[in-house]
Amino acid sequence: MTRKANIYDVAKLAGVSHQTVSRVLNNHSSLKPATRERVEKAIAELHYRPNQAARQLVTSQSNIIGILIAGTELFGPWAILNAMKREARVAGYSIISVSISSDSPESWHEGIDQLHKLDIDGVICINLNHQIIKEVEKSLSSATIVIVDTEASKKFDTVNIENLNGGVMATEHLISLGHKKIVHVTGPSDGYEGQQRRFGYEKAMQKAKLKADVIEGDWSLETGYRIGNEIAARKTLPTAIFTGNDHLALGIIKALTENRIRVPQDMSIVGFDDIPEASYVSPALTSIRQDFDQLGNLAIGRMLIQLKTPTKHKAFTVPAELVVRESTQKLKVGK
Amino acid sequence: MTRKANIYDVAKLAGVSHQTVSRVLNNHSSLKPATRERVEKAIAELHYRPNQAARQLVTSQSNIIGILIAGTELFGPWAILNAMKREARVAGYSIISVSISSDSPESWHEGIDQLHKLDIDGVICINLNHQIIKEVEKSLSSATIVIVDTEASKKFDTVNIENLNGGVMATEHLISLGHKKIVHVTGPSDGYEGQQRRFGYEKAMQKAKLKADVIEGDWSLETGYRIGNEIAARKTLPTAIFTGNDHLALGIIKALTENRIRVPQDMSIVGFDDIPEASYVSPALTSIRQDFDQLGNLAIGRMLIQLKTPTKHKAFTVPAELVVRESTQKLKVGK
DNA sequence: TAATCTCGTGTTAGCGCTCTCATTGGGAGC
DNA sequence: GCTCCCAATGAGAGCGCTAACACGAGATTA
Repeated sequence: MTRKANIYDVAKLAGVSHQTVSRVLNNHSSLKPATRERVEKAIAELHYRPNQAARQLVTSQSNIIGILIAGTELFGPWAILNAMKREARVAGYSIISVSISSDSPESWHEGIDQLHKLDIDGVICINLNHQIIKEVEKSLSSATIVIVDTEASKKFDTVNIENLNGGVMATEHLISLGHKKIVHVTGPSDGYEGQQRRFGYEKAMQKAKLKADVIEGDWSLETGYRIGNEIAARKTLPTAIFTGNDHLALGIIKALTENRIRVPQDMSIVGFDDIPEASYVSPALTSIRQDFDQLGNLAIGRMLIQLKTPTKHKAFTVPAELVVRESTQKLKVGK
Repeated sequence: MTRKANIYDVAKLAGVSHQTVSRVLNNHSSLKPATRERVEKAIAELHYRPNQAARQLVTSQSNIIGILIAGTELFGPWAILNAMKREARVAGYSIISVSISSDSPESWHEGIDQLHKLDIDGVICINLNHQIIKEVEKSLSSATIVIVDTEASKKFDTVNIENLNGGVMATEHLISLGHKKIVHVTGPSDGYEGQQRRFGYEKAMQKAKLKADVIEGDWSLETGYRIGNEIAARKTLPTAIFTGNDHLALGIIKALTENRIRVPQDMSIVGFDDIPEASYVSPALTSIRQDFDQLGNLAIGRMLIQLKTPTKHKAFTVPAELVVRESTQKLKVGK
């Protein structure tokens, strides 16, 4: 294992000063093309790679973007994360993602501390509540902050899926099929996304002069299953359900099926997220698709812009889309 | 935003030399308790945090473990990743994961380059082929390497799920239910895991003196669906299918159902992975469960050990487990 | 033609830390 | 009481890089 080449080795081989090499690395403007070429050749020959730590020490810039995220066990956050990684890499940034649990302040501190140590340039907060964001703001004061999946704020750039509108779309889809007794099963009550979807549902119901019927849930399959059984046990059944995410829908369908309530014949169901499995389960799930790629790209894009030249903070949204499959159908007359 | 405190500020406040502060930070042994206390008080007062970059520059130790992984879009790798992050954090290491695509050498280089820049202490290679690992070995020569989901090697520590045995278990389960015409749909042919599962299948079939019947696939739902249709079109149907992963199984079930072939009445199906959705689809999927947490912990554990005191390389395995649900049943006599 | 300005490059000084070596002031050993 | 040693601390160098300034040579201006 030979010693790694440094900037002086390159300089010597190319017959220039180390500073000229540095200029090549940071592609400075005033450089003779011939010199640049010579240096580049030397770099290639020595397999030289600039030492990030040294660079960081002098520029106090780490080229690392931290991501603080609640609940990576879920499809949504995880899809966003992947998109962000791709996008950041193109711009020469690395991503460190730290998942924390919203209900353990200790885990926040740990996560924030980890990012602090790495001297990250920016943090993207995904799906965090205000309290945590405040903490981030305080502890990572020198980092640029971008917020995803949280209420818009004047202090940061925010990027969101059209959660509310998605809720409206899902609900109106069911209404347009003739359903009147429509239940909504929410995500966790302390989350922004779930709240917005719920508001969307309520807005659409109100507009159609229908009575809202909300059951509080979370994002899990298990809870969906449990609630599905609860619904099946009702004296008068609803004819349609709109769930906060696809996992809830899957759990509910399972429970309903076990109770001999057929989907979609007896009950129409709309999910949210459009997970990859959605079109392969039986019945294939009608759902609201979120463009996680676009969301991730947008968030990283804003981060890069703010990192380069801080500008006025804005709120961005990414549209949602209704994907109709087999789990919803027209309400049979007489019901 | 005031200047961050450095080691000299602390030293001055505590009335000692910077070197003594450094000793406190690295809790050196020969230090008067009184001095240590004084320094610690100064650290607290100034909110001092050692600068990671400076440290790294001099020690050439980053406390970062890189993870190179093919295909994070899949449940398995992603679950492993999460487990690793948790485990590494406890030991004070950060994780940077880079996903690459096995069939694009350019993406390997990019990924490796990114890790190189960060001066990672170790790399964990998940689900990579030999060619890529060779490349990693060459380019990241100063990093400790641990291999996951790949053939055992004398040069590195390796950690694997019992893929072969899982394949045997799945197949024997079907055989024990009376099935004789059992098809195996594989994962991608260039992947180690898929190969092992296939070998397991072949081994079990051979032992039972049954004829192997293998269809090559990949890990995707779409491919499962396509192959499901192909199987449905056969003149004589098999009575059972063992698939390389759960997504394939889901796709196949969808196709079979559309062709009026009922699961499990007409066809028993066993998957592999036991994704969270497995017990919530209809019919609930019989599958081979992998303990991804254990796998991740083990890999990180080995990495930490090798990082601390390089020892002889060993191969480790994590057991797989058959989880029987609804998608398999006894072969009806007369078939 | 002298004064000024550019371009392309070299020189020097740190960034904040740890390493190595030097230094001091007692206590043990004789 | 003297050497010797060791525990406890300090001083200085240097990790690899970039920023700021310096400098010479040719081009441009007055």
